[in-house]
Amino acid sequence: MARRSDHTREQLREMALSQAEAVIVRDGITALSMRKIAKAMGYTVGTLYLIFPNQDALLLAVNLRTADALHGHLLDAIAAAEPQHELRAAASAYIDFAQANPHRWRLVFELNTEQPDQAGQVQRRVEQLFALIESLLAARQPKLDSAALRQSAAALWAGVHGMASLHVTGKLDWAGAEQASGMLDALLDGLAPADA
Amino acid sequence: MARRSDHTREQLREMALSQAEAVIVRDGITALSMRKIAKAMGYTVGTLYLIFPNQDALLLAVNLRTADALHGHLLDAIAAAEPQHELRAAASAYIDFAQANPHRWRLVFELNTEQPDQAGQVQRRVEQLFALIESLLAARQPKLDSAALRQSAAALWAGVHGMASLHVTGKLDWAGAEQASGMLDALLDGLAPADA
DNA sequence: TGTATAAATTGAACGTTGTTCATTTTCTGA
DNA sequence: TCAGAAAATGAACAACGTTCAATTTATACA
Repeated sequence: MARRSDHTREQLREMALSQAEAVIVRDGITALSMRKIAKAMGYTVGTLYLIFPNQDALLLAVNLRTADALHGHLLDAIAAAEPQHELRAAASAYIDFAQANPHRWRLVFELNTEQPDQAGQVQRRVEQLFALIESLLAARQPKLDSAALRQSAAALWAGVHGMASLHVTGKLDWAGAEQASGMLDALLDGLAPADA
Repeated sequence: MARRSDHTREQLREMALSQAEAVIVRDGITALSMRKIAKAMGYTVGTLYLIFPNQDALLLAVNLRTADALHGHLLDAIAAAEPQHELRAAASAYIDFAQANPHRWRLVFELNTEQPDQAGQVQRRVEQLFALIESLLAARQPKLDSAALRQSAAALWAGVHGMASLHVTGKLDWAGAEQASGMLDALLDGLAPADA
């Protein structure tokens, strides 16, 4: 074995992350192991530790990619929406993403780690998401001062996130799209009425 | 060793659960192990498996107690509040509980298990929480029909839960009680105005 | 009181996990 | 060609959840 230049470090990293994602998507985090990832890459465990200092760092890297994908999903949805429906589109996209990628999405919010540097990167992306919601709300409600805006945006985001979270963990079911839609309407009508 | 009647099965169960809770409260779920629980009880691993079929069932039992404690905490808060502030008191108590018991609270919503019977019991308690919110909202907004009520209650609960969840996982910080209070106000004013 | 039977408890054993690192294999450049 | 560096391996370790034959203790009957 041991072909020194079969893959660059960057390629190994990419392979590790995508194989980890594949396992997580298919069977969830509990089914993931360092050995399984290495095997799927065609390498041995030891090699994984040349790329990532530990499993935590690997999962954090997976989370960075998930957070970026979520962010991109929101941007796409916003771009495709008419101006007056941007906020609604973003909220809907957030829930869609969670529903479509439950295991990866949960990992972003449920992984608790002790490595401040990498965790900070995830944190920064989450803050970007929040800033995005806040800017959409600001555009819709120019009268609000910045403190009120932050509070409304936080309440709004918490609501959307809570729906996604409760649904994905099986704590709040809804039957059919129109029920989810109704919940979102209630939230958005209450917190971001169209004309304010 | 092996004193047959040192403790009844029920006592053993109680000891196991409270020791498990103690570990979870102190160091989180990742620090918990069956051997550690057994040691804290003054018994051996094997004994734990006479009481619980597996770790999952034990954690589910811990979650049942946590859910009951949360429910009780809400009832207390509601009982202590004036009628027009009951909903607000319940929401605040929900967040308080999560903040005061982060590890136990997270376990309730993050544990994913494969044993439908016990999981159903947790589910039932979560539904009780939801019904409680819904009844408070119904009292405040008698005009709403039942479909609109369900949607508003779901949006409201999702919002409160989302605040608690994001805060406890370090994704949404707030400095000082008045900021949390402002977020809650935004949510409640929007979804459950006092006079409707 | 003595003893057989049942109940309670143990702890060694198994497979799997994350992690480490001495050893081996492969490449490179002089 | 071959010595040194780089890359990759896989055995080893401690800890995990789980099982279950073996041991210890209590009970019931003579």
